[in-house]
Amino acid sequence: MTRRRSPSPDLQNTDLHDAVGMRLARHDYRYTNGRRRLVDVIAAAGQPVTLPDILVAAPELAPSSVYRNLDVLERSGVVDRIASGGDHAYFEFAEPLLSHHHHLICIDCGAIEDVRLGDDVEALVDRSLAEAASRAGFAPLRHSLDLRGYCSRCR
Amino acid sequence: MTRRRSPSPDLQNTDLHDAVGMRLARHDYRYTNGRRRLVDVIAAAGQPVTLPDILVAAPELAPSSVYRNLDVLERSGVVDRIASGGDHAYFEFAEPLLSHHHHLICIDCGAIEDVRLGDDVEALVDRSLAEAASRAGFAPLRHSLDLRGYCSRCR
DNA sequence: TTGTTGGTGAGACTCACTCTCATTACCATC
DNA sequence: GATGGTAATGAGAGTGAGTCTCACCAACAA
Repeated sequence: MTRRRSPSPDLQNTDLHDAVGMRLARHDYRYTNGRRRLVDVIAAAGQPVTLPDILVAAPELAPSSVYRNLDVLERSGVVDRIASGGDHAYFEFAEPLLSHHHHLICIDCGAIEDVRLGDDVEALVDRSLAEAASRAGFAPLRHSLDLRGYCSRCR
Repeated sequence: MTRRRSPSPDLQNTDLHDAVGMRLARHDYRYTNGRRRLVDVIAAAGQPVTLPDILVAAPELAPSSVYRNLDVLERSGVVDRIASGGDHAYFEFAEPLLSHHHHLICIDCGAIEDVRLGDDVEALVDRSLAEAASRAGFAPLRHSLDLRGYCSRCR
């Protein structure tokens, strides 16, 4: 399944760039051409991407700059890093730019696909995790719920 | 909180070794002294451990053998690898040897703590993930639910 | 004893990622 | 437009977690 998805259900590309620019500015980072290109690549992919994915889509970008800019975007809350356990980390837009969702992770090929669950499930999960966290003296920020198994190509 | 936990609520150490030995035998692996020592270290830790943790607890083990044997234990279903996103992977006993649970992951120091949720939450999560997976043609194996935030020491 | 098979451990190797540093782009002030 | 300060860039070196290789060892069967 290679269906494309816009980076957010209700953000046009100019709005996306505006939102990214504001987040960067809030952290005193500039929104340079290289960073704009990076955001375009992630948006066009429509799914979590690795560094090689990015370099294939935009060979003109220098790997060291992409690593550095992914770090900048992550610090600014634009992008989330997903540790899949495979060779490369995956990157996708962070929560406010992309609606809350979870991942189907293929343990064979490492592919990651997004899924969304019902509000009732999310609420129940949040409530019971909050209880468990408070018992452990843990200050919760966000939960991540992954389903590991075999994707349609590898099953 | 450094409370110790037995590797399973109802497994004594001899039972643990029996169970591990059976799983290894099922995959035609031997249960050697080095592997037994490794299982002892993971059991004694009572929480997910990294390779450096293991080498501190058992300096007589060769790093390359520990890596190899962790791989063998993972293939045999004795141990699960947790990709925390930090420098090192974490290892703990796999599901049948350790009851189903989830993780509180500190985004500051990387510490991982186990938590257990109610059966009703687990059932609801499983059901809605199964629905989402079947829509995507994905064959589910297991879900993992992590809560990221700050542990009691780092908050 | 001998052959076979699997395990061990030291160290070389791989490669994802980070760091360094000289250069360049941007922006504000003069 | 010139000047100076600061951030960003890109090429390449460096780092280090994890893997691979290979000579040797241990257990077992014939």
